[in-house]
Amino acid sequence: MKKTAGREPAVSKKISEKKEQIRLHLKQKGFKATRQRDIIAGEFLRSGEHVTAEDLYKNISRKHDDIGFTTVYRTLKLLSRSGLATERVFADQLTRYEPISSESHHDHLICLKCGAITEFENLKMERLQEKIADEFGFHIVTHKMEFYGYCRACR
Amino acid sequence: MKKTAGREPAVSKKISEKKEQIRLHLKQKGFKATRQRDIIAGEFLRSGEHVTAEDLYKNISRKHDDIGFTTVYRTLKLLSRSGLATERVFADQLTRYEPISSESHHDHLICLKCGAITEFENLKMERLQEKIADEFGFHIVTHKMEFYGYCRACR
DNA sequence: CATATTATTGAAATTGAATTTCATTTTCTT
DNA sequence: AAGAAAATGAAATTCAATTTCAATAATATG
Ligand SMILES: [Mn+2]
Ligand SMILES: [Mn+2]
Ligand SMILES: [Zn+2]
Ligand SMILES: [Zn+2]
Repeated sequence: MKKTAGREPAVSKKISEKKEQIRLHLKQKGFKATRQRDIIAGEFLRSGEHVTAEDLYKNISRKHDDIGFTTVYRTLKLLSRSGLATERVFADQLTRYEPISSESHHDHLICLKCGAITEFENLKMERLQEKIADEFGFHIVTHKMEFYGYCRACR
Repeated sequence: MKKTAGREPAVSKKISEKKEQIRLHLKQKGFKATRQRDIIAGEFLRSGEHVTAEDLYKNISRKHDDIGFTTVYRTLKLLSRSGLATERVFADQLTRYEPISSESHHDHLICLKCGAITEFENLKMERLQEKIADEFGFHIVTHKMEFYGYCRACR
């Protein structure tokens, strides 16, 4: 008995909402809804975060050996353009994607030993950044802040 | 009359000190002092900051068409290993090098329109970063912080 | 439902920066 | 001066990212 009786878990709900958002974006831009896009978006939205196109491709191709890397790659780009994913490049220079969650902005702590990526959000920090930029007459559009070091488990 | 009579300007002094530092590093590691390394290091140390290997190669090859790109590339790596340069990768994903100045650490404001790179240092920020990391039991080794937006001239 | 139109797919090719290879040259040591 | 070891530079290689293109699938229209 694997099927969930009664109401769906919160995660599934969010995923269907997001899939709806993709469909809207596609229709609006004159693009098409395809089986591949559905599968890829579904797997991505439910996947662990910070995946590379390669990562996701490997996961998906286990079950769907007819879906090619290029389509996974292009779908991740599409999700980014649709406002459902962000591209991130950390020190290893690989492009990673993460679903955009309602909890908008966050930055990252990256462990040099185990590779764990921890997310954080700090309002004081964001304010201080604005203040610094102001001093230079600089208007911030985006920022990148990453800490590299050793996580609790690794140090 | 281009030659400076009397004492040398501060910049030149620093450069000769740095060149001495390279020579020490080379000898210590059993490496050799070459004409190319001398020219490349000299040009780099006196160059504008945040240059790519390609940038520096183009500058140098105007006067020295016998110095190849590979050697420029390798010398920048060598300078980095010797503690005289740092590698930086901004949003365009190109590896840039900057001389390490006595004023150690700084972060960057990068203009999305004109590409200007402004440096800043903020002690309060650094302290806050440590504080945030502490909350996660994380020990910071390095960090990356960049603001992307519009500089005073461009906005 | 058939067909036309247009976008999508996926394998393969291309790009471009970074890095390595290797034959030749240069430096440094005896 | 001769030998040992490292450096040089052109060319080759790597590898993720991106593009190309012929075949296929999705939608719109009648
Ligand atoms: Mn994240
Ligand atoms: Mn700098
Ligand atoms: Zn760790
Ligand atoms: Zn500007």
